[in-house]
Order: sequence, then C-alpha cells, then structure tokens
Amino acid sequence: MTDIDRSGPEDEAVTAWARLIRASQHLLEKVEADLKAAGLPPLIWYDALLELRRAGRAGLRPVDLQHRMLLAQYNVSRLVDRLEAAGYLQRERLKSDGRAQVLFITTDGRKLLKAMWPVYRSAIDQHFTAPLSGKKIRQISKIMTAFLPAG
Amino acid sequence: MTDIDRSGPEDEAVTAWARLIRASQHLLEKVEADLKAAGLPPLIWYDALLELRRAGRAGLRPVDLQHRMLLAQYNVSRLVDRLEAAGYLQRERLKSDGRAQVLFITTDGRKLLKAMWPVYRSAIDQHFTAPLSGKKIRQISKIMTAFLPAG
DNA sequence: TTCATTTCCATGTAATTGCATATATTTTTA
DNA sequence: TAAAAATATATGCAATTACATGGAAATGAA
Repeated sequence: MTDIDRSGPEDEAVTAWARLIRASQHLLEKVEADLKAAGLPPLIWYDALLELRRAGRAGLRPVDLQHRMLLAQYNVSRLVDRLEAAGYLQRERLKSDGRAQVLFITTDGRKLLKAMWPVYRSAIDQHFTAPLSGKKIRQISKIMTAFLPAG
Repeated sequence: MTDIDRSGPEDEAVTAWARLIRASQHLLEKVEADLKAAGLPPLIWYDALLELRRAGRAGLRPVDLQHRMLLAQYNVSRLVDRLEAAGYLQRERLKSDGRAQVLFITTDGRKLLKAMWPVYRSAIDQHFTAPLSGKKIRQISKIMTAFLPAG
C-alpha cells in the first residue's frame, strides 16, 4: 500500500541508481578534498586545462569545452573567466566568426596540470582504484559509456 | 614524454574514473531537469524526506541525516531549514540532549514524496535503466557498494 | 536583400554550497 | 568537580552555480 514498489527488477534499478549517485558524489568529494589539502585548485580546472592541452595549437572554443565537459554554457563562461584571471589560459577572438573565441592553455596552465597530476592520480588510486578489482574497473568503464555521448 | 601515462592498467583505471564521474553527473542533471520541468523541488529534498519517512515515528536527528545522505553538516543544517520553511518537516528539541533535535516528516512532506515519485521513477527508467541490461544494472549496484559506508 | 532564427558568449541576480567559526550542551579527563 | 575535549547545530561571509536574459554575429528563409 505504499507508493514505492520495494521488490522486483524495477526496485533493483532504483537501488542501483541511488548507489551510483551516492557513491560517485562521495568519491568526488574525497578526491576534491585531497586536491584542496595539497593547496591545488578544483578538479574542474584540471579537466578544462586537460582539454585545452589536448586541443594543442588549434585551441578550443568555449562551446567545444562545453560539449566535451558536459557543462552548462554559463558555467563554461565563468570557468573560463577564472582560468584566464589565474593566468592558465589565453583567449583570442576568431576572425572567421565574430561571435566566437579560441582558448589556449598557457605555460602556467601546463605547469598546473603537471603539479596537479600526481595528487590527482594518487587520489584516484587510493579512493577509486584500490577498493576494486581490475575486472570491476573494466566493467565500470564499459558500462558508463552508455551514458556518454559519442562512445 | 608527457606526464600522463597513456597505456596500461593504471590508465584504464583513470579512464574508468573519468567516465564514472562524467556519466553520473550527466545522469543526475537529466533527472534533476525532469523534476524541475514538472515543477518539483530538487532530488535532495526527495532523499531527505525519504529518510525521514523511513525513520517513522522515531524521527531522525540532523546528524543522522548527515550520515545517511553523506552530506556536510552545514549543508544538512541549511537543507533542513528549507524543508521546514516549506512545511515538509517539523523539528522538535530533544529533552534527553539539549544540543539535539529530532526531525519528522509532515503530511505535506508525505504528499510531496508521492507527487515526486512518478516523475523521479520515470526519469530513472528513462535515463538510467533503459540504456542498460539487467545484468549491467546488477553489476553497478554491486560495485558501488565498495564506496559506500556499511555496505 | 531583409527579416527571422540560430549560434556563441556574457552577465545581473538569486540560490546554493563551502569555509570558518560560533554557541550550547554533553562527555571525558585530571 | 573543574577544566578540557567532543558533539550537535547554526551562521556570517565568500565562492560557485543556476536562471533568465541580453547582445552581437552568423545563418537561413522569403
């Protein structure tokens, strides 16, 4: 007589959902805490700069960053502001499109990536990799692609 | 010569980590968007009220909510404020402990749970369950317990 | 070409979250 | 029991995020 069906395969999915969300948020907080404890900026800075480094000489437009990072447009706009203010990226207007701009990682940005990586990797190892078998890690990797755009 | 090792089992774990975080954030945003589109409050309200409903007549202290939801103390404090202001929970001081209080879901709170559940469930079905096989759902459920307290 | 639509980006304001710290009470220690 | 430490909760302030909207340029349709 409750409004929640507490048995059967449907409930299994709901449980899995709840665990996934809780676990991933919890994990993320622990990794962020490690970065902060090392006096480093948040993960989102790393992700953005990593995309810019991957983009190489061509750079990336904010809208590209938006799609690759699955962020809202206004969040990208503000994130780019902060990264620029901190000297980790440079903007250039695009001559071929007056609306657009292109972002490039700076030398300092590259240095930041290098400084963050050992801490980041160690946090991943400790909080994510360590409690799992290699098999489970591969399962996660495979399963999660179902939720991400373009394989 | 890069600072990132792009091969081997270590990198597999990093890829799995990145996919897990991106996918779960993306999923969460989609479910939140469905709730908002239906004119309903955010998921965290549902989670909190669900815990209160489960707690039944005994109620729950904020600190219990904090542990069950894996939230920071100040976030619980503010969440409880909002839920109380909206009339979805009631607070009572604890006579046995002058610092503490106990929270109870109100009738309106129960109504809100019932109103949110069909939208929430449908969002889970659509965004989470649908793209996966039953086997993968069970794998997720099992794997994620490794990251949660008291399995 | 002209006008409507879409794309790309920014921003004012409000809501939320994070951080540090405060307050009151209980528990522990000496 | 007095003092110290720990627990439960709140809150001022800063940073971030969300929402709504704006503006400028490009694209497409008529």
